Amino acid sequence: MSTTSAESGARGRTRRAIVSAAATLLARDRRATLAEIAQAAEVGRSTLHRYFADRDELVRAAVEDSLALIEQAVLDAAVDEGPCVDAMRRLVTALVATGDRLLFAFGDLSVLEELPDYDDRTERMVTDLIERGQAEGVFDPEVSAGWIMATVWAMVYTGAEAAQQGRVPPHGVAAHVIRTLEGGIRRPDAGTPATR
Amino acid sequence: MSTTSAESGARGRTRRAIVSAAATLLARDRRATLAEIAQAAEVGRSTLHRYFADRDELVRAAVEDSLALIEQAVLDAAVDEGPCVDAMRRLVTALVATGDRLLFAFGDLSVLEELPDYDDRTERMVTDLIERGQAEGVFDPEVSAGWIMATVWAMVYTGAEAAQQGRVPPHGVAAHVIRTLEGGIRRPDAGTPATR
DNA sequence: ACTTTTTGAGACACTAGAGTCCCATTTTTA
DNA sequence: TAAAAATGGGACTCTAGTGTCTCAAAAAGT
Repeated sequence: MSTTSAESGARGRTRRAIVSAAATLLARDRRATLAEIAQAAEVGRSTLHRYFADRDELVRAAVEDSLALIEQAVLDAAVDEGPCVDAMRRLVTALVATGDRLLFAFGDLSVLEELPDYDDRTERMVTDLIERGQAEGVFDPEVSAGWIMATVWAMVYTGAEAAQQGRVPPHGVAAHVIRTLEGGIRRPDAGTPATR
Repeated sequence: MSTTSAESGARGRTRRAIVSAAATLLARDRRATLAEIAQAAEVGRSTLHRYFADRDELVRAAVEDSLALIEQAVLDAAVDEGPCVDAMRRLVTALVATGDRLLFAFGDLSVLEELPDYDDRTERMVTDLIERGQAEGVFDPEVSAGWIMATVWAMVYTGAEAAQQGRVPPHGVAAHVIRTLEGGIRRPDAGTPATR
């Protein structure tokens, strides 16, 4: 054992493969079998059990991992820097890019709620951004920041879903989400291309 | 037997109670047990089995019933009449009011996809409304009608969810959804109260 | 009041999926 | 190359949930 016991090359790799496969499969069908997950991870079912004692433990690990990825995406977006609108655009782009993981993490809230030590740093950052934007007058101040956040998640989720199902060209997704999120579906000011 | 065999008073009532309980429970947790559903419906488990041979049959019935309610809501909104914007507002209001059922029917798309004879009259009506609005220039014409529809469902779903969890006062929900759906989260034109 | 229908409760058999072991290989590491 | 670690496969057991059946009581209909 050269490195720390937690992430030693071999173990770490298999573990990640399992968690990743779990997130991907469970995102599509949360009733996916452990056998299916093991197969998708190209690992024996017994190996899977060696890493995760029971289903709950695996699911929890997959959720935590996905949340970590999402948090990282939010961090990368540096939402506390620059104009709020630009920050929000970076945020959306980063989130949509997490694809599978986002669909999984928010596909079944019940799993998330059972997470005792769910650290909502992510929500905190997003909330801060929204409130900053409201204070600056660029985001609707007549609704709560919570509602706007719910809207953002919903739109991002919708975009990721549409992308996964190929209903929208993968590149255009973020642009679509941003456009609709910012301006809604109305277009009373016809003739004025907004985003372009 | 005085009336048709399908809806005779007693049978019809129990059946509806079961389907309704199923939709409500499954909306909250789609892994709800048949025993739990029976209990919620205040019915013996054997009685439940008497009406629905197996779980699939019950789920299918619950989905179909929910879809029917939703379709009725859309019909009531008469989306093909009057100004598109007003029609859309009626639509959103009607959908949000279906609450549980909407959360259930769209909470797990996989169930819906397994429905062989899913008649998408509902989607048709909504699509028509959107396309009419786009033609008239009141709805964003630069994105597909499909995308707008996805947005509408997402926002309505989010609103229903927020209402169920009590994060938004029940009456205000529809207004919130409409406001954000129409105008997005941006508010560059500060000082101009849009909806009021 | 009498007949028919519907019901609830319990006993049972069955199954898919979960979780546990063991052991012969392969892979890694020293 | 030898020792140690990791793996895959298979054989099990166990359980929750499902589905079936029977029977006596309650409800509804006549």
